[in-house]
Amino acid sequence: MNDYTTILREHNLKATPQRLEMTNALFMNGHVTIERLYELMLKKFSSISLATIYKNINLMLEASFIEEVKLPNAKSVYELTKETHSHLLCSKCDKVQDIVLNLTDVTRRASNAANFNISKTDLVLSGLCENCS
Amino acid sequence: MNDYTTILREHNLKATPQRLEMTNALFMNGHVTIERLYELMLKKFSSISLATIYKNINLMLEASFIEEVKLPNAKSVYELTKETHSHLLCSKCDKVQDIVLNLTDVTRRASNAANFNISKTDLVLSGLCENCS
DNA sequence: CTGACTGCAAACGTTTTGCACGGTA
DNA sequence: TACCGTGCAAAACGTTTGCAGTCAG
Repeated sequence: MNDYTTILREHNLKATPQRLEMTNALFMNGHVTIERLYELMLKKFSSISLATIYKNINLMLEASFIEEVKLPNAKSVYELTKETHSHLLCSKCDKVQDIVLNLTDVTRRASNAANFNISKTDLVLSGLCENCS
Repeated sequence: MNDYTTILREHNLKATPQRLEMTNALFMNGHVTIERLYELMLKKFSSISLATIYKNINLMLEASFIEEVKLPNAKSVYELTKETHSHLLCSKCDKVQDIVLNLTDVTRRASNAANFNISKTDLVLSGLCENCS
């Protein structure tokens, strides 16, 4: 019984082999589209259904076990929930990477300017990554 | 021949009544989903087709005449292109508002930390708006 | 007058649903 | 053993396409 088994159960999700492999695929690959996740899953479960993938993605989202990242001009990717962070998207190679940025100054300014009570920030910075520029 | 007629033509788009009304609806309503835009358009063009809406949205996006805003836990909204800005999303009433924020400090930090050449930022701040909090 | 645009219907890709079977706890 | 999860097939949904008729320039 590894870590993810426990975490899944804590979210009232049974630790099936399919779910453990989904979790593993997300852990190993970082940011994946549904399509890519399906391909990865097929390597281990040759008859897994897309419906199973979708059902589990939705359950894991509800449980806040994973998160969806909406990207400009690209399909959404999914990642395991971790420390709050922003994303860098390379517009050439499409790679997504995490970056921890302190946004307190920005949110404070926004909060003051608009009288808004901010609880969450979604930031995607697009451009060219180290390899592509 | 009003402003939008000229702007549409500058983007090689004919200024049809449908397009002028779409533009007007975006101008008057700020941030609208496809669904809402269709409803708004139906008031003026009772037999307009969703296909026309989609075709024009896509052409206007290509022409950078409008922009898509991807929101967390909500459908995308569309807006007329204007000065670079961020968005505030109220998680209670779902209203979206624009806010001009200086993000040079954040992008500089990200740029340095990850060796990334940043050309575009997409920021959505979620929380409670003035009325809802 | 001509090419671009519209509206309709059909096609398409993605996501969801219902159900019978199988597996976790 | 009881219930939850899986896989399959079908349905639902949002978006795109092809086409014939119409309109803007």
